[in-house]
Amino acid sequence: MGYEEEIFTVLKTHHLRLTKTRKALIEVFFRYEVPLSAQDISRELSKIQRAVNKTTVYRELERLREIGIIGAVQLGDRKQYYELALRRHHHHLICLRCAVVEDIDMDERALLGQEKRIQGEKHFTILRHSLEFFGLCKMCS
Amino acid sequence: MGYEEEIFTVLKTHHLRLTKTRKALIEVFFRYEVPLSAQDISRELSKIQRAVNKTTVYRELERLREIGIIGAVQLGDRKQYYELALRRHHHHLICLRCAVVEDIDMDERALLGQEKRIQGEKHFTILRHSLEFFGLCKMCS
DNA sequence: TGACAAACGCAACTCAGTTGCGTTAGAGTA
DNA sequence: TACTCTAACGCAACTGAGTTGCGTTTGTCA
Repeated sequence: MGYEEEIFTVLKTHHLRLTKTRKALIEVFFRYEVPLSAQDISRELSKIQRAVNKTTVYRELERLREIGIIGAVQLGDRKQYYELALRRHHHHLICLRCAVVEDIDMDERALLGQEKRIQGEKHFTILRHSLEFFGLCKMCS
Repeated sequence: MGYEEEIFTVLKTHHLRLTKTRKALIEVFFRYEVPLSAQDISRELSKIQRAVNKTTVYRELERLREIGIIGAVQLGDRKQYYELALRRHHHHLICLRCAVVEDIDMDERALLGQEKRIQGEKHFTILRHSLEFFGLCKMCS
């Protein structure tokens, strides 16, 4: 079963309908590998003649986040970004000059060890972490 | 030379005046160890009978950030938070239920090693990173 | 194919932060 | 101490991201 089929199964188990808008919105996430804002989604849907109201975009993003299809990412500006959650856990490089975002994979064994230590010492249950690197990309530095 | 004197020296080298508002605002950061939003600052200044216009708060926070006295922190909501930059580099535990924020120190040697590797592989100059842990605090879990 | 709830659009709103512009007040100089 | 220059400040109006209420449309299942 491919990713798309898997997602449509998840939708069904949450009693979410397979509307054209929802399908098109999820497909936008498959077409782009970088985190997308509500504005990005709106723009892309308009491009393919499937323009939707911004309320719908915000509500849909929140619903898809709730059931775990997409995850929220902060990239240092005032917008909320989202990306497919089923992708391998990764982090981001964000260029402070041109704002380009690149994914990076990391060996997280040391980080997970630290999490374990913190949970014990602080009695804090860590559910997730966010790790972003800010600096200058190849072109801007 | 104590921290406060050091800051006032930094202000002088940037030709920034030592107004009552600026002094009071910086003192708020010294009184609280947690990251503060513009609203937090406004509220605290009002409490001590030094209420200032919100435009002034935003402009002042940006100026202090520019000259490196405070640093910006994202805590997962729509607000921008700031904390004294001269404090030892640290990270945050953020409770997803009650929103309490706690500082944590970490052994970052492994993380710095990864940064070095990324810089080499991706030709990206890393200037800073942000690492936040989200979960449930002692009281909420 | 009818009914019911999910999905949707629209307009008005909230909230954090910004801009333009005129006034006030530190701080160096005479 | 008074003068001057400009940083600092306040106010009102604005922007941009995201939210809410409510009425209408549309999938889905019996």
